[in-house]
Amino acid sequence: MPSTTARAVTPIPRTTLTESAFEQLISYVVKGSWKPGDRIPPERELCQQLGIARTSLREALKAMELVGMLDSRVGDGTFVCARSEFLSRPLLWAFTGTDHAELRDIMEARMLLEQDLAGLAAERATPGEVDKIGDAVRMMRASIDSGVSILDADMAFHLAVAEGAHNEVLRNAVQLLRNLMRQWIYLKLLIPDVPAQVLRRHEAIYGAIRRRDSEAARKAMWKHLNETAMLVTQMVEQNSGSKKKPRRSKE
Amino acid sequence: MPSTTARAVTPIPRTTLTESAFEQLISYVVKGSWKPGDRIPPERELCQQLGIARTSLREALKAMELVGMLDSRVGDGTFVCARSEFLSRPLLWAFTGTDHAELRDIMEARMLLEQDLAGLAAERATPGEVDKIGDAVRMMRASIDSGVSILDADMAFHLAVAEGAHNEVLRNAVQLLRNLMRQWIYLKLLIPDVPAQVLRRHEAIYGAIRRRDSEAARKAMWKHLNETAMLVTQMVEQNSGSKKKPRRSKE
DNA sequence: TTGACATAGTGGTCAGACCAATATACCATC
DNA sequence: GATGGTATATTGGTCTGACCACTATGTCAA
Repeated sequence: MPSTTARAVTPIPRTTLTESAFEQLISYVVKGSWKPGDRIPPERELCQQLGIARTSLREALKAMELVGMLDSRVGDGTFVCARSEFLSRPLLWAFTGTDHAELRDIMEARMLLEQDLAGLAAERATPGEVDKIGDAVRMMRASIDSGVSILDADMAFHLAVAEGAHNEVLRNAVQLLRNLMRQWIYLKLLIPDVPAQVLRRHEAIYGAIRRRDSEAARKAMWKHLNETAMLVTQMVEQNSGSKKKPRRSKE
Repeated sequence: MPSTTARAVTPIPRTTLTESAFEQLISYVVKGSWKPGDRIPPERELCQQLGIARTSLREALKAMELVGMLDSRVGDGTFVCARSEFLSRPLLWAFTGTDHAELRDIMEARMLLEQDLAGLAAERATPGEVDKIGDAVRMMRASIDSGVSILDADMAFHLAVAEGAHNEVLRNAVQLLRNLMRQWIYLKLLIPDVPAQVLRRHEAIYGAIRRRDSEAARKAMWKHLNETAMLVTQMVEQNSGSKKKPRRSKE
């Protein structure tokens, strides 16, 4: 695009009806108008409400379904999924298994974001929210004692910390990153001794948050997720038998 | 679902043509048959190859487009995106799906992310990348001296820092956040004396990165963006004349 | 060289028809 | 009351064909 000598001009944005519908429908989900478990209006009704053809609407709905936000059932309707389902479809995290640099970037991004969230939670969480973090810790202890998977308790803990940070944008972002890593998190928690270690890390994070010690919360969360990253890296390498590639400094 | 007394039965999996097509097309991308920049076959041809109706294919293609894997251009064709784009769209949902406290959350998220990026750039940027950051600082000095907008130089600086951090996920995320704030950044830079101040802040960040002082880079970036957040908050309040709302502690 | 015009190709949108699956209601039989 | 069968309405799934909107490319005239 040649530069003009006068005033710079900006391209006119193009969009499609499908994309507009997609964005509008997503905002219903993310903003909470449509809650997990809700049944959204039938296609024939929704396309009239939106003033577009049913085909265009289906394109948007199908996209939302394929990324895990919606679940459509013939004869019944279309339902909103839990947030933990978004982006957690096996197909989508096929990427994280094939490009190790990408997986590392995701893990690192998650470490940085969750560290920030832990620090903010220590500063901002209400007493009720701190209790909720504690509940998740106790839930994990109970899960370990009764021999069931700690996956749900793990999710609940991280979510409660993110809630306590009072930043919707970061909370949503880190949730998506977690969802992308869902397979790896699941596999990690199957390793003997890992659940007990995870519990200890969560206890340390919870303790720092309760004491309102932001820096300690950050450090504890970083330590926890760094261990996760190392375990996942090992799993990935065992999976692919590939050589360890230098990560930093492109030169 | 009542349990049977005999042998447990498993549900018969249901699928749709759209989902099958989605899976097959994604595997072309994942496995590298379709590389970034490649133009995939036209819809009318591809639907024949797959043996499905064009509408069903479009649903799959649209989904891939909306998660950032494909880019379709009317009259031209549909192209495979760079890998680094794949997470951009989903992150955008996280960033834009929130309501009234949105701008503040976005600004804070940006501060936290860019702080992290500055710290990482100090550790990881190649000499060439450090030079590029310096170029952006010199570009801004030249823009101020010749009285033109520093918008481009501002963008170039932040982008160069993000590049030096070597984390694609965070780089994408911060680009998206900057885009969301584009209007406010533009208005901020119109305020007298702000460009000179921005230049000083950029110089401090650049200096810290050049010295490889990660902590100083973080602090300098935080200071810079905190000032931005305050200016933008003032602008927002002047715009709306609204009362300042308590931000923290939901109780 | 530039501008105008025509054409072909590609994605975007729509409408309508029909199919497949499910939920629900009702009835008969044991 | 429980089970099975049938009918109906509803919902999502698929297909077809038509047409529109935009872009790339080629040709021709000034």
